[in-house]
Amino acid sequence: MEYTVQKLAQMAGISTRTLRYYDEIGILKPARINSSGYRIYGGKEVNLLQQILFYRELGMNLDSIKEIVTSPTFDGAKALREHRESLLEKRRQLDLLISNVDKTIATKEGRITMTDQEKFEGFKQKLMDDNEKKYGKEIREKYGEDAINKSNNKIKNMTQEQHEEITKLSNDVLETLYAAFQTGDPASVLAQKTADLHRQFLSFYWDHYSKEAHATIAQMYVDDERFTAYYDVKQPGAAAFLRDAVLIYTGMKK
Amino acid sequence: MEYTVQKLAQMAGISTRTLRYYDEIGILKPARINSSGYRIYGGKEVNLLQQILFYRELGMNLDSIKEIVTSPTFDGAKALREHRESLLEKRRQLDLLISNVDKTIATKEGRITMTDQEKFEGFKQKLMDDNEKKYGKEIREKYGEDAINKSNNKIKNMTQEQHEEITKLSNDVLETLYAAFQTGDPASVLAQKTADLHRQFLSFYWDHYSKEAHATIAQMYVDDERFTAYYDVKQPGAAAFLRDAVLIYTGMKK
DNA sequence: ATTGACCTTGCCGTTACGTTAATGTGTAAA
DNA sequence: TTTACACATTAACGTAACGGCAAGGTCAAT
Repeated sequence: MEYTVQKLAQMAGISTRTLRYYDEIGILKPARINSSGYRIYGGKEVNLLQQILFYRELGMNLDSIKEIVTSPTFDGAKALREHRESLLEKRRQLDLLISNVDKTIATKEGRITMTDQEKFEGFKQKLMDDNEKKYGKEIREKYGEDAINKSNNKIKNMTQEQHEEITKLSNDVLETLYAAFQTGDPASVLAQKTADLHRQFLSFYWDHYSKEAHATIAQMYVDDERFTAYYDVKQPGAAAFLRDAVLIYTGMKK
Repeated sequence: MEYTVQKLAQMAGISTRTLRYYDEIGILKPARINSSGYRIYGGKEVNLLQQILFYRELGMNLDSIKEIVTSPTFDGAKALREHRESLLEKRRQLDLLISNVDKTIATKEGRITMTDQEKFEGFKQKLMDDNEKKYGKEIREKYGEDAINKSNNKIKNMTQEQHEEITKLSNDVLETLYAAFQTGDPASVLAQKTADLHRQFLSFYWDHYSKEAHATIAQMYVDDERFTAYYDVKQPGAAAFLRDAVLIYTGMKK
């Protein structure tokens, strides 16, 4: 397949100016120039452009990208795996930011307080991540297993605390569910309280809460006999009632 | 609390130049200027800077940010909620990119083939998202519920498919677990296969898999009697065996 | 032959700062 | 009190990665 600037630009979702610029700085040269001076790109260039855009999306500057893709020892597969890692790291960074936003919203609602320091945690984490990338190996070689153990202990401790909260929450869900079931109305305040407790419960297992997923799980409680059994154990029909409450809670039904 | 440029910059993880620039373009003016001409920032400015950095992190240009934060009708809480939404969207975009990378790696390994078009899916989605943001409301007003219903059906269908896969997976986990249990060795190939199936199972519930979380859940299977009961129903000790297999699988134990 | 959608090479403009220079300020130690 | 040094200021030029012209050549169809 051969492409002119416009064809390739359109396909890649970039401007023709960008392609000319990439030619200019020598990061992506056309396969050939035709008799009228037009740039003609081939399949090889398509792949290279894809690589370039990958790295660009990462926020990598074109100079660095150039080094990578023009390197004689360029290992495409390895670069991709590294790229993938970076993307995952970027997502972790995003997650941190999101949790920071959540925290800030909670602060606005007066539920918690944040120090001036804490207000920038999400952003500073990024810097720390960069440091980790640069010096991580050195640090690990210096301090050995110490840091790793510390981190593991932290996870252990969190798990301990979380486990207690989870146990308490799951009991609360059941208790509230049975009480709400008596009202017979999944839109009742108590039923909605149940749905909210259930959301909190799920939030321990999910990295990210979404209404759709919540509604899906609630439906699954009715479809999957294992879950139905758990909620219906004391009160037949409780699972379906919880589903209805959650569907209303998530706005999937009214 | 009062801060000089350096203090604030350090706390926020930005340069003093940035703070002066933000003063210059009128996006963040210090609370006051002291007798020596030094910029002095207060708590109000700290909050504003936090907002600004939030939006900046989003890739929003400073002009737009300025409009938002200096608007007389500026609703901080609303802005934050919108910001949260944008972050979630950005994460979805990231996920698309990651799946694109995965696909490309698979292509390199010769497992699947991608057309030139497909190679840019991840990037073009971004453009479509931008269009959606710009024209989404208009489209929805024009085409009404149609699009929404389509989307909902998609979710429903996915749920249907997913449910079948989840059911199959959870059965596979149990079967493989009991077979592996006979070997008595949580490091055995079969036990590791079980752990991998379990990972796949969890991946349906989690947006993002992490080894730590996987190990934590496995430990919980032993700590929480409800889960223990589920795995031990046919084979006492199976939950503990699964935990050990997962701990090895995740590299938390050897 | 003309139209209109392509293509080309300049070249200046923009954003969000980095960097450097030249200079003043606050305070702790000699 | 002087010295040192980290801190502050404005001014101005540099940069990355293009966007957006202008001025002109090319190609296919009418």
